[in-house]
Amino acid sequence: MDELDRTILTALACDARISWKDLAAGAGVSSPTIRDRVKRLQDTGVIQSFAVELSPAALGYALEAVVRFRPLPGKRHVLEQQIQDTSRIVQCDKITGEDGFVARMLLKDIGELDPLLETFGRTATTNTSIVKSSPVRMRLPPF
Amino acid sequence: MDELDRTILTALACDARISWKDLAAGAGVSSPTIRDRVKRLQDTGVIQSFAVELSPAALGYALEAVVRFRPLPGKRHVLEQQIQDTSRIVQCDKITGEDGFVARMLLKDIGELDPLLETFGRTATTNTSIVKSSPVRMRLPPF
DNA sequence: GTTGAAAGACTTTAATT
DNA sequence: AATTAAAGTCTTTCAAC
Repeated sequence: MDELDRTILTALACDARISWKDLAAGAGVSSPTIRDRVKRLQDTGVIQSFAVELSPAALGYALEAVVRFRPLPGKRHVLEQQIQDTSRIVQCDKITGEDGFVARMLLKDIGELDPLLETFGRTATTNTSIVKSSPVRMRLPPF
Repeated sequence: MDELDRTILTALACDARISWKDLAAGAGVSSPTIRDRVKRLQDTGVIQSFAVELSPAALGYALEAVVRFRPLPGKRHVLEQQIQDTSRIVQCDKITGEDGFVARMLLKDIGELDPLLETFGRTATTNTSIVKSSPVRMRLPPF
């Protein structure tokens, strides 16, 4: 990880589909160099993937909720599976503490909340917060 | 949003740098069609960006924490600003309920936790959980 | 809205420093 | 590890359906 790698990652963070040629021009090196560096960043695992970011709102998900799940006795594994099988849950971490899982859930409207939570009624108790805004809407690790 | 759009988004979700030509071959249409559809998905806001996903671990961040922040009286705005200014916080939502913010924080090691939290000592009380695993490590909204 | 074909642009390879 | 140049491949434009 040198200055050139950081320049490359910065450019890719803005537009992951930028051409090697444009990236090369911006960084002041040749395109084969860019290509080699990117390949190396992928091989070393720094770059995990080139992803597309979709807008939940544009797809009709007007609301996001943060839900903490506390598994009922003996239901820890079942809960984890059910969370993975719930496509409206787009992110979930297993965490230390009383609550076993914290998840991000997408909703078309507030009327969807209760039915969705009730599907977890036999596996967990839940604590739900509605997302009012996202002061930091996903950024890259410092590099 | 028809079947072709969904095919395109699915392919881009796997590899956002796939060529229009390969995408076209997979979808059974021509490359200009793919190009037009992607442009339209961007113009309508469904595609927010083409992003690169980095591995926190590969960059030396061995730990992730989920931190809930409860602002001290009158410190709500200051807290929000401080959160945005903290580069180790890579995601943060302002939520309903007693805790005003929930954030994801990157740490090189556990020794970094206390010093980092103490920088918030005058603006908020905090409740921290360590991420043990990520059953759902970020996926796209259903489409 | 989609296609095919041609011109132009980009990527990749391989030889070189 | 980086560069140049050439061959190969992809993208874009545009006339046509």
